[in-house]
Parts: sequence; structure tokens; C-alpha cells
Amino acid sequence: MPTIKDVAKAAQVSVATVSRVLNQDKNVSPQTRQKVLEVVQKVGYTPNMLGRNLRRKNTERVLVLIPSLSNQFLSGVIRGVESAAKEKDLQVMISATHNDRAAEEGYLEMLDNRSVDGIILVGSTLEREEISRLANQYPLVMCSEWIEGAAVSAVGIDNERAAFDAVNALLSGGRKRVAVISNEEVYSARLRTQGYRRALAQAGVPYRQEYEVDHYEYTYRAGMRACRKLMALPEPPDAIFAVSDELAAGVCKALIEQGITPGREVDVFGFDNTTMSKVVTPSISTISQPRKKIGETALELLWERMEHPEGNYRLVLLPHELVLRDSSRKIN
Amino acid sequence: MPTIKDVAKAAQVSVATVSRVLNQDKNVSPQTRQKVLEVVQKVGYTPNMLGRNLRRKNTERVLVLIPSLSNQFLSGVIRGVESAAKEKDLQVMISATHNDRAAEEGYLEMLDNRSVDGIILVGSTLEREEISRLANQYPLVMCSEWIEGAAVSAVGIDNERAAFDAVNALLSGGRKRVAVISNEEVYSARLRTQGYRRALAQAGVPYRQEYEVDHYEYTYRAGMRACRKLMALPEPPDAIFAVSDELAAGVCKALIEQGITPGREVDVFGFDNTTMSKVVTPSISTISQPRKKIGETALELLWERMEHPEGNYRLVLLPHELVLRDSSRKIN
DNA sequence: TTGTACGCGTTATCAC
DNA sequence: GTGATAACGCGTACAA
Repeated sequence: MPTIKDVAKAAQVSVATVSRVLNQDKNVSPQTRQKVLEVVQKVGYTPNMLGRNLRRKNTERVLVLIPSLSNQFLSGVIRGVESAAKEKDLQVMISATHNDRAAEEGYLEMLDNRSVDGIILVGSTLEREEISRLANQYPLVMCSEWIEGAAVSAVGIDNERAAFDAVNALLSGGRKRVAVISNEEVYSARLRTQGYRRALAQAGVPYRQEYEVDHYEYTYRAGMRACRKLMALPEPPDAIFAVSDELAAGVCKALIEQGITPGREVDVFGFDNTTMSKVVTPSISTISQPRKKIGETALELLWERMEHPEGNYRLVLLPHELVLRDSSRKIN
Repeated sequence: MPTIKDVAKAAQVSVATVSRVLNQDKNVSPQTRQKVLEVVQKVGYTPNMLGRNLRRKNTERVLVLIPSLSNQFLSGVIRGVESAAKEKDLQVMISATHNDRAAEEGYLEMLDNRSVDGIILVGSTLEREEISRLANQYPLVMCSEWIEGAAVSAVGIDNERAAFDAVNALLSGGRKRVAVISNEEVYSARLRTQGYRRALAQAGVPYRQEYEVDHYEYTYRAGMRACRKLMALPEPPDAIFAVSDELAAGVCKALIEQGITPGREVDVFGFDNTTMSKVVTPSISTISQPRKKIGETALELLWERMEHPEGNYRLVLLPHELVLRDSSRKIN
């Protein structure tokens, strides 16, 4: 690999001049610029980022840390991040933590050792205090999923309100016994449970402990299990709100196995508007989040932290949308 | 941020000694080691990777370049990569190209400028010659999806054989008019088409041009479109083999819309054994690839290139499995 | 066992 | 407009 020195020698100029040409410094005559560029071309020189980064103390690179790769919703978010990053000439890298704390900490160390300029965190296994400390020290924002009360910029939707809307749609369709499949370990899911409860309360529907099922994972298998449990109740629900589409798909699957048609005897509502919610039969009513916009905003917030480390933290809530499909009665 | 110098000063030793402690050099007395570690702890020192990398000329980091993040199958492959990388103390980063050539080239430049030690390429928009040149110059392997005839190590399954097996399963079930939905732009899909043809030929079923549909994208919408086209033929097929589960799910969806039950009037076969193939009703017969093993092998191959740059290229084909579900008749 | 000093490849400051 | 040269933070001969 040729270095800047080799180029300088071959072009019969100093390394300083080569560097100037490469960094579009205007203090260089057209002839020498020409000459240098020729040599660069000829020897196939590419700047060594290791040297450049060391000198500049940055990498022009950001990391997106997500719990899992197999998440349709997140892939949309990341497209948004990538799109906004392109504008700022930042490179985007992604890593999955699989909710493993050690792994997450390993990646977060990249902030300490300057391997990346900033991190977008989608959920975290860390405590509020640690997040706050990191966000105070480095460019770090949270996206879509965040920690209650942490001092950090974040972007997402109003989860409580979205769930409220979903459950209201079910109630408006005439359903009386609405159940929820949620996850008390995840903040966004807790908020969704709260929205569910508020909708019931507002409609004057009595609260039933047995209609709230916890699952701990967002898989269709968990959805099937939860659904069987609910339908085995003495008085089974006539509508089920699941906090993810994959859960909802599992719910539908379990219902069908029992000879029940989702959207007829029992309504089903999902969350995220992923491909799966469209492709299964019947198609699943769900909440659509502005994924791309969420990702874009996350990067904007990160950029804000990079430019103004002392600025205030911001929480950005983006609007969601109800998507009514065949798994729930239409409201007439 | 404290540097190695600060630590040295505070510990009253030279930077060399600190460096030795940090790199487990045995030539250092227990007392000084102790002392240094204490100071490191106290000032919260973490080595600056920018400096270290520049000096060592490597990053202990590998990149996995994939076309899209929203690919259930790939997420399994990457888990395999991560698992094997852990053994070698390598960090894994992922980036998506979205089949954009400029983006891909941008990431591949990370090899030139030493931002990563090696790259695992899952598919590529580049030509055979470019891939060969890169693989010759840097640690670079292909995974799951590769370029015909390129001089590069690669791992995946025998796509031709897998398709052959799938179509044979359909024929064994008594189907006579088997169609395929493939993608002539993708090498693995071309191989699957070949396997499809061989199975037909071996069974003495005449070749029909109109039963081969090209789609250009792996979405369920494309599957629906292709299915409608096929079922509109004067003599529609009685079995459809799609080269991805999402396509197959679209096919099922379109069939159901026409009042046709997949697995009864028309068989459907997918590829990859993703969640979607299990969750839709009816569940979809498919080919299961050893995703994790594929990922692990990819990293092993990459490691091989990193350790022995002059070694021979290897092509590793892993065994696949047929997964028969409700969308195709069981073979009795 | 420990320290000195150099170099990794680049950018930036200062002269000229 | 151009060229020396000093950093950046670290690892490692080499010397002691």
C-alpha cells in the first residue's frame, strides 16, 4: 500500500502539499494539484484512515446498536438512519447485542476508545444512571425504545397513546372483553399496557387481571402460547391486542387452530405494521410507526449531540397511524 | 480522556511499561504491574484504538456486508458469524448495501484504508473480476450468495441440489404441472432454476417456458403478482416453487384470494425456513439452510485468509434439509 | 526488569 | 503557494 509519502516523492512535492490536495485546500496551484492527482491515480493511493483518524480524533462513523437483526421494523428505522447519515457524510455500522449486557458494554466501549463518533441505542440492558452518564460524556441517543427517566436525547412514538388508539378501535367495533399481550420488562410495552388500561377505563370497561398476559419475547410462538392461555379462560376475550405483529400473527395462528376466525369471533390487533401483518390471512390490524422518520430523527439528534455536546437533551415523539385490516371489525 | 502518558506519569513508570502491562507482556515485575493497574483503574484509562490500530496496522474488526437488513435468514447467518468471531476476539460490524453499488464500494474501501481487517460479503453488485482482485489483495470471503467463477473463498448450500429436492418432493406428491418463481439476476436463484429443470427432466415432465416466472425482488407482493400471472394461464400449474419464503407467502396469499387452498388444489414450496413460512396458514413447505453453521464457516474462511493470505480459496457446501408442511402434500 | 526513542500515516502550524 | 516539522496515542526495538 502506497502512503502519502510515496505520493509526495513521486509527485516531487511535500507530503503537506499532497495532504492539501486531498483535503481540497485552496492554497495549491492548479498545476501541482493536477500533478498530485495524477500520481494518486497512477499508484492507486487511498488515504489510510487509521492515520487520519488518529490525527483528527474522529472516525466519521456512527454505530447503531440493536437488540436483534431479525426485526423488520428496525430495518426500516436503520434505513432512515442511513439516509440521514449520508447527508452528513457519516458511515453507519450496525451491531446486535442480543440483549447481552457484556456484548452491549463491549460495543459501548467504542465510544471510550474512539472507534466511533457516536452511538444510536435501540433499547438497552443498562440502567438509567449508566445511560445518563454515557450520554453526558459522549454523543449517544436512544431510538424507538428508551429508558424511563434517563438523561438522554431520544426519538420514538407516543406508545401509550398508540395503544390507547388501538384498543379504542377494538372497543368501537363493539368488543367488550379486550385482552392484551405485553411485556412488563420493556418500557415501550409497559407504556402500551398503560394505554390499554386507559382506553378500558375511559370506556367504563372493568379491569381484569386475567386479560393481561406477559410474554417476555416477541416471537409468534409466544403469541400462540399466550392466545391459548387466554382462550382457555372461563370467559375468553373477544379481542386481543398484542404489542408486536409477530405476537399477533401467533395469536391468529392459535385461533385458527381452534377453528376461530380472527376478525369474526375474535378481533386481533398487532403493532409495527411489518410485512407479516400484511401477508398472513386474515391480514392483521396494526399500528404503523414512521420508521424511516424515526431513524432520520435519531441521526439528527445524534448529530446535534456531536455538534453541541453541551446542548439540552430532547425527546421527540412522532405521530403513529392506525392501520385497520381484516383481523378486526371495521368501524362503520 | 487520559492517555497512556498520563498513566505512566501517575504510576511513575515509562509508557513502555504501561504498554507492557496492558498487553500482558511477561517482562514486568508484579509490583509495577500492580501499581500500573491501580492507576489505570483510578483514572479510568481505556486504550485509544485509533493509536493502537495505527501502530498495529489492524483493527480486530470484521465487516459483514449484506444487501438488506430485513432478512430473517441472514440474521441467523450473522449470529453464526458473531459466535465464531467471539472465539477469535474479533468484533463484528454489519452494514447494508441495499444493492447500491456506490454504497458497496464505499464499504469495500474500508479494506484499502484499513478500517476493518476483513469483509464477509453476502452477495455483491460487483463483477467477477473485481471480486477476484479484492479477494486476492485482502481478506474477503463470500457467504451464502456468491459470484459465478470468482476466485474467492465462499460458503453456502448446494442450491441446485436443494431446488432439485424441493421439486422432486412436489412431483412425488403427484403434481404434474410445477411452476417456478425465480430471479435470473441472482446466481443462487439461477442455480435453483437449474435444479428445478433437472428435476422435471428426470421425471420426464416436459419443459414449459410459461411456468418460469422472473420477479427481481424477494417480496410477498412480487409473489402475489407472479402467482396471479401463473393462475391466469390457460393451463395453470398445480404446484409452485418459489425461491424464497416471502415470495411463497405471497403466492399462498394470492391463491387464498382466489379461493384456492394451498396444499390442496395447488402445492406451494418456499426457501429458507424463515418464521414467515411457519406462521402463515397453511404453513409453508420449504428448504432449511444451516444458517448459523454457514455464518460460522464464513468467519472461519475469513480467518483462514487473514492468517494465510497466500492459501488456496475454498468453496464449502453445507447440507440443507427439506421441511415439509401443510402447503404441500405429504409423501406417503 | 525498565526506559529511551522511533515510527505508524496523517493533518496542521508555522515559516518562507 | 509550498515545505519542514511537530503532533496524535500507541507498540516495540534496542539499550541499559
